[in-house]
Amino acid sequence: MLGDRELLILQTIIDDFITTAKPIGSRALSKKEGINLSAATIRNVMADLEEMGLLVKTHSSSGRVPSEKGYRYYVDHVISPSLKEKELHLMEDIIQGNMLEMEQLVQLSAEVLSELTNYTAVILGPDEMNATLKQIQIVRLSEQSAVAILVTNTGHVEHRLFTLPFGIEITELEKMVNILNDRLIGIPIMELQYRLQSEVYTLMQQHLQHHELIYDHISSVLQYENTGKLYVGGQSNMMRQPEFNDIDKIYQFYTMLEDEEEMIKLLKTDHDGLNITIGNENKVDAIKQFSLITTSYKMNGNQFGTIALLGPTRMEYRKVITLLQALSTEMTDVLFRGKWK
Amino acid sequence: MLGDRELLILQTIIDDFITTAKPIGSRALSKKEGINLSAATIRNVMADLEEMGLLVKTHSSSGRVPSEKGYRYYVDHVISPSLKEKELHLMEDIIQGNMLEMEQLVQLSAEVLSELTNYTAVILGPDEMNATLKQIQIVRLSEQSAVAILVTNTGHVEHRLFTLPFGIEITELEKMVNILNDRLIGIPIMELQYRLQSEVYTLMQQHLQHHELIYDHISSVLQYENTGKLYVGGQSNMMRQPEFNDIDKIYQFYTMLEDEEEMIKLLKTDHDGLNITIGNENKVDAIKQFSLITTSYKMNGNQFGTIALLGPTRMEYRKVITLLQALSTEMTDVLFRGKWK
DNA sequence: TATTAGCACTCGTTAGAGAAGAGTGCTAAC
DNA sequence: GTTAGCACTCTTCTCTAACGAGTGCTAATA
Repeated sequence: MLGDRELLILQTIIDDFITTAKPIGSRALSKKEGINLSAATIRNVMADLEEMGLLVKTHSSSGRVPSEKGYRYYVDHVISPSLKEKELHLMEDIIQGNMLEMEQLVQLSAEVLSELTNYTAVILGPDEMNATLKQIQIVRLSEQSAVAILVTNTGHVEHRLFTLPFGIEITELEKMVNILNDRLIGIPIMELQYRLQSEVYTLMQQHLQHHELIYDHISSVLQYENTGKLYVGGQSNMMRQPEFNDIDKIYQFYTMLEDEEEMIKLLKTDHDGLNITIGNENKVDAIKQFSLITTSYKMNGNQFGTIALLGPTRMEYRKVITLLQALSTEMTDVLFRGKWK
Repeated sequence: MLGDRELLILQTIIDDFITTAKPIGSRALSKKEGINLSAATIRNVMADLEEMGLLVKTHSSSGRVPSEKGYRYYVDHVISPSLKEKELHLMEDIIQGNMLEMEQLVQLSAEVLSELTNYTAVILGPDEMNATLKQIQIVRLSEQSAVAILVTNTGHVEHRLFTLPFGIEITELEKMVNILNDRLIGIPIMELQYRLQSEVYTLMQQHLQHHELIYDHISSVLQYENTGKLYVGGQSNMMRQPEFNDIDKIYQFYTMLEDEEEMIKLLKTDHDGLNITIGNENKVDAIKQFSLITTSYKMNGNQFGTIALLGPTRMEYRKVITLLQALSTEMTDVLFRGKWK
């Protein structure tokens, strides 16, 4: 455990580094408000902190910079959430102020979050793993084309275009929709295809003329991607960070963001609450230079979505944590209690 | 008009610069295949071309670099589409090979295009200005919430969540849907709201108990954003271009891409065919350092979408033009003829 | 005993000076 | 009309020196 003085020095160094991104030396530190120690004393303390692995030097005679372990200590022991009333209210107003579709809400949230923090926000839409089918409908567009529409109990709508077998009758389409609705409503989305195969197929055989032609189409319509969708806000913010003044780093960052699958894997979670990973604590190579802060929001039906913020390890943890927590409850509020009950 | 020799020199310089991004001098040029002139002669020709404004020097004793006017001349008079069979077939296979939703098709196209060119592809989805309503449906989710689904004649599906007035009956909802379908099918999407107000409202008053409560909700459901959606592929490609080795330039580029409205304005077009704007020919400041090549695709119902490719002025025009034209017909083919008839 | 002042030393950054190299324009010869 | 030769220009690279911010250590101080 650190003493008061060591804590003060550590905190001051990190706070300073978070805003300036430059190493700070003992002399500069001694002049800071709230610190009434000479440079030499500070040097001793700094040496101690370095020995503990909380600070590092960029070279043998440079000022100190927080290590990842330092940030970890800072996050775990030093900071107490600072409620910046203004920003919180701003966010609340924006999120609550609009009557929004889930998708728009999530996109908007990502933008607001990145705007307020100057980092990059990534939000993973809720996966619909546990959603069940509410209704299936088919709208015929022309002689040979129709669009199938699935609605889940969560209000999610999925639609898919498909071609119709030549010469199929309207009545037959209707029959099929009836069969599907009769048998599939209430079934979890994930199981639809299986159910179609095991239960509905024989029914179709009995009642439909063109069943073999239709079956494949319907089957592909019911294929459901179970992954949530990604919403990104403020990608370009990362370029304003001095540690990413290097094209290669930026390039890596963007190619990582472009790899949706990888990102989804990274963000997917089923546990509540805030989570912070700093630099190399991350298991995925691509973000070992970043800090990732995630939290989740919940919708009715127990589906989780993830809100994440990506920034340099030198992050304004204090502010970011408050904002993320607030956004999490905010979103859960709107999605869960708001219009869903 | 340029003479044969001048044309050859210009073409060679531009071709070289397109691949290397470095100025080329007379001596290096004289050694190139197909050029049997001494360095001195080439210098004379180069001086002439510079006087005409087709070439520029980066400094007084540097090699020459094509000017924007030079590219313009090159595009207009020099290049003839080169059919790279391999790439074209590859693209064809990918686009035609999958049975896709319009949205997926467009996203995939953007990715393929950027992949094949190493530039950034931007595709503007068709605006649904002229689409008409095919069907409207309401699916009740719970006591107080429902989702409204609009299907257009083009197969586009729009859905919106809304809250239900307290205590409303199923039968009443059904009645309303019937009224809406009866009165609004076939009406252009853009007019829906107006029609609702002018025609349907009185009907609702006559037949529905809760009409005043429902009206507002329905009205907001029918609010339709008429702008197409943006699909971007290969954003990070731009960073691989040597002229964008500067964080500031990259930053500008990305903030521009993030500004959807501006991009849509930039890309929106209602005219057929290929269009090339080079550097400062562009009216929008943000892309004065780029070349923009656009073409359009068509869907049934005469809606246009735009396919665009953003790259440095030093662009592989030849290849890019062929690919874009091919993709344009490809997409029109799939969307128009394929399953839509 | 804890703190501080002093000092030698380290290392990154910056500026300047050459040297090298690629390229040009011009002139004169072919 | 084409080409070889040459002086000149400008960028780029490398090397060096000076500077300064910061450190660790030692000795003096409260």
